[in-house]
Amino acid sequence: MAGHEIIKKPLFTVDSVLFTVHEDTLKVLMVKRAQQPFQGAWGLPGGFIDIDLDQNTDMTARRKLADKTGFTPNYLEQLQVISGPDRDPRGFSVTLAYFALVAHQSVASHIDSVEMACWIPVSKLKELTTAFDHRQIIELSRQRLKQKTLYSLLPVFCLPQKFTIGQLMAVIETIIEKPLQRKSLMRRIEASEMFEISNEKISSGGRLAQLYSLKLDANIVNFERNLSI
Amino acid sequence: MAGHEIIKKPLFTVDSVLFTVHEDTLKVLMVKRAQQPFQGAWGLPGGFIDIDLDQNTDMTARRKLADKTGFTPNYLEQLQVISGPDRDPRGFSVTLAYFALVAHQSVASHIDSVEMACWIPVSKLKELTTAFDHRQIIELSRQRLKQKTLYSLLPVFCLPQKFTIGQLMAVIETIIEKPLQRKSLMRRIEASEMFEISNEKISSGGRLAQLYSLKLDANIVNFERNLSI
DNA sequence: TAAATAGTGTCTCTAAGACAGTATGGA
DNA sequence: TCCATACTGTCTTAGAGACACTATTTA
Repeated sequence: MAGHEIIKKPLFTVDSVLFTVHEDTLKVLMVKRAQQPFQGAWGLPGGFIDIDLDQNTDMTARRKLADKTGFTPNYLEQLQVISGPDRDPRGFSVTLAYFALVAHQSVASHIDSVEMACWIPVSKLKELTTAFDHRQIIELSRQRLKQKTLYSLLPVFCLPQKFTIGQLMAVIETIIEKPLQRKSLMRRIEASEMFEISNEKISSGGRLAQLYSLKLDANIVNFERNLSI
Repeated sequence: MAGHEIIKKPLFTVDSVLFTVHEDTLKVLMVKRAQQPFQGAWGLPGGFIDIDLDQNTDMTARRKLADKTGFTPNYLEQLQVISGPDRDPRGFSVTLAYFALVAHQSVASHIDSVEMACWIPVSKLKELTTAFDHRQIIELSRQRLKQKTLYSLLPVFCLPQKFTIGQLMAVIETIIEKPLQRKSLMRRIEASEMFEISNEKISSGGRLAQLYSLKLDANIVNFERNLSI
């Protein structure tokens, strides 16, 4: 109020929780920390905003993810800001966490060559040494992904450009940890008008499966009802 | 990556969009700016985090709101971070916007004595000179409030501790800009188990109306379906 | 007793769940 | 021909919308 006090500035970082689903397992991209603090522990990919390179924080998140994976995610949204005096030993810190999705195959090849970035199954996280409060941030993010999956088709962003209903169903079931009626999914796909029926079908052990793809101009649709818990 | 470059830090602020409903109108708390930039324009209450006073950004939002209104809001949640090089003439800035609700009567008396804080009807905003991108932030916030009102009973936080179904119905109708069936609201109130039936009733021009209040331990319930748009 | 607001009973409507039945590929 | 997976038809179910009906207060 009084005008020109000096106010100490907190550290501000941008971190991303990048999910994918592979082999019926929800995985998150983690990076082995090369520096202090938490050197050697696993942490979320992220870093400081660079006001010469980034037009906004979304760009920071994308840039840092591209550094680690060579790709930009299929989907990116803000999760939330976490802040406090004790979460970073260097002092009061403010982290903007993002939540992102990508198809496993998009980054798999590139990632294997980068020793320090790794897909970790979410269920294995508790066995690892993780940096800061990143485990809680991932848990928050997982809840958000689950919730959104109940009223949208967000999990398509974990699949390649062309995909089958069966693949989408499997990814959704992995995320919500419940079985899903194929019929319910097909009704939503039709009602959303977000997808195109490709002229190809692929083999999958039985009758050929229709391939679908996101329309170019598609916006993600939110349904009026949740899938039942 | 390389280690110790000097990175210019962006300005980081916390602003709040505090809503209330009064006389069937959605209003937002605005403050006349005493200093540059945008001196004399209307802006959102907010300011810099003070790491000696605030345990986290929620506290910053509450503290700044208390400065203006003398009260802490009934409900507060993060909206989102907005950032960019051009939104503040002083340079690259990052703002964490909060979204908050309060009963009009809680702050009305105090506010009238503070010349510089004022409830502005959301519909009148375009006639005012507003600071930064605060008009867009308010619009975003309004959309979030509307959306949440479709699947929760959040608008109770715009009412006094004891309230009637009719009052809640009126507030909801103001927010969603649609009529609502009293029956639908009563079903939700019952199903949520969030409320207690008071032993008082109040007069309202006809039959006495039952007073309800939030249970002490009540968590806000999210319903499986939206009210219909 | 009329007007006004509170509250109930009950039918319709919509979209999800369940599940049996059909279709079509590969071994 | 059998099995596996893809897809469809259709009944059930849960909860919102509509709206007429009853209840209780003040003027």
